[in-house]
Amino acid sequence: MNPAELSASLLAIVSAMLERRGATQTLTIDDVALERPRNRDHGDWASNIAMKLAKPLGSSPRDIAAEVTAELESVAGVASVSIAGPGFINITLDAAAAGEIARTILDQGEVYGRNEGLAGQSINLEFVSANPTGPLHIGHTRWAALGDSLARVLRASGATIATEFYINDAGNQMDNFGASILAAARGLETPENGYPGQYIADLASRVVQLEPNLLILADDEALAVARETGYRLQLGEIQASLERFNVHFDVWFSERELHAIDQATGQSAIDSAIDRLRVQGHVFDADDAVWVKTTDFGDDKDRVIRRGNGIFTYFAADAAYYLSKSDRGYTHKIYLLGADHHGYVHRLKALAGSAGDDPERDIEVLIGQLVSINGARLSKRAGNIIELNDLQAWLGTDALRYSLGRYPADSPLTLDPELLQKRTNDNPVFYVQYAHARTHQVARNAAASGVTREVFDASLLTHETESMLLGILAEFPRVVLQSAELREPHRIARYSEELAGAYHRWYDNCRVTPLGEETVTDTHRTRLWLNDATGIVLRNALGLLGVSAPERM
RNA sequence: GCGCCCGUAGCUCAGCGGAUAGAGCAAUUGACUACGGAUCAAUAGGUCGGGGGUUCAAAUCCCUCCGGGCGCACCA
Repeated sequence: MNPAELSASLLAIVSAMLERRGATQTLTIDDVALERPRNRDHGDWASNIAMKLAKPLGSSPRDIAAEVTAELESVAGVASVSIAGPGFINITLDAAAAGEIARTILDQGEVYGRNEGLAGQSINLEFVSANPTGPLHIGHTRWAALGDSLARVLRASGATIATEFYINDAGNQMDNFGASILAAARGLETPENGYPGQYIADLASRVVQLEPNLLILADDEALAVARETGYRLQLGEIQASLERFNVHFDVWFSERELHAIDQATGQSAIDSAIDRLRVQGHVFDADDAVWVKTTDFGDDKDRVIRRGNGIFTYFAADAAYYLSKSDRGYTHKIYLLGADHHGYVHRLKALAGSAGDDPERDIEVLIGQLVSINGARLSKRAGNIIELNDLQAWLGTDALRYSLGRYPADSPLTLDPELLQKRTNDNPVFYVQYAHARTHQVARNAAASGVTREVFDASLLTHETESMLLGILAEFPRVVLQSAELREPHRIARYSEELAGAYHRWYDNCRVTPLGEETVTDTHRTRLWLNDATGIVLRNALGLLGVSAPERM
């Protein structure tokens, strides 16, 4: 008996009651979703359906609850039902029914937690998308951790998903980047609007090594070589950093593709994007420029897409890029952006609308708050920019991914770099990983003591800490789906901490291996199932966060 | 000025309109000749920024004020 099955039983009972009372409304499984009561004395699962139906049915919540309770009590696996407070229906399962989840988990293994809640959706998830003109810093790192975990959670919920990194490799900043490298190679000062920093000097020497001619080429040619070679090297650095961080992108999309002229049509993707928006009736000409009427979709002013001098704005590439995603078959386009880009939300939504898509359904822009260091915002001037590579060296991938992944994106995050460098155990990731390692230690000890899994009798799992642990294990698939639906992968981290805590408390109270001369009983054997099931769920949860699950620490 | 996000324990932060608001860290006190003490048990710590409103029920939804972050380009 898992919560989904119990919900289904409850739904049938409540629906029948509605029919008896002649009510016209119908309920879905979501209306009867069960929650785990905060207080253990309230049972294993609780429903607030009686209170929700009180008004439409015109009777008191407790009366409705009583009617439902009478039938719930006869459901197989339900030990007792009680009504509490304003009308909560509290359900306690018998131990055997509750314990079945351990068998289910061992049967399903690494698949346990996956669900089909988002089946049929084809999602493009874009995140990080840093300029290839410098290393990734802590801000990018947060989106990398969250975006990658979100992708895993969406995939686990049945969605087809592609993660995508948009490379801003067109435009002025690439020339500034190239000029900075060239100046460094020539031993000159950083040019105006150039990029400062040691990494430019490092890139310059690598470029010179690869292209020894650089220093004798004419300016134009040298600039191109510095820019292109530097670009290739820097992008390689970014890709390597992300791979080390366990973050994978399915598509690396170059902005240059959008500017490239198709030989057959004589048009670029941007040209045809503007044409397509124009056909939809959202493009107009004014003051020598070409505009998109984004105010039709909630923007506070219309946006220029092509300047009077014929040069496209950045917005034009955005338009072509959005259409590219649609053309490639993605029904949902999710953008994960930093708060410093939230001004783009309206115009991105307007693009979807202008293209004939539904701005509410087809495009989602998730805005993440910026990371601050000891309360100060990050800036080059303040000298407190921290690179992904440094963070990784201090903390390691697991601790870094976990500490960035356990907070919701819209929560402002303050980090203390001194604390990060200490690598202390106050990071909850160690608590969770230790719980996982402990499940394996227990399994090793069990094997050594002759405790096997040849018997599973769930009715023996009667200790208070066992029913608590079973309840949490049973919730995992729903937590995964909820994380996917709400786009909140941090829920997986919070869940794994709760599970680890319940496991540690169980471990303290219930032995898997017998003491001394005691004989092995079915209780020991059955507990080994529970132990192993917990290990599987911890590993699956950590996997969704891109964090390893060590068997020893 | 306008817009978006945030304000919860000393600190960092959880908390899909539900029961007595939680966790970790920090503090105090206990538990190893018992599967690994990277653990567990217990104590202490709160006007959920202030004020209105909706609701059987508000930290959660609405309005307003105060505080903080970030944006308001024919830049990328």
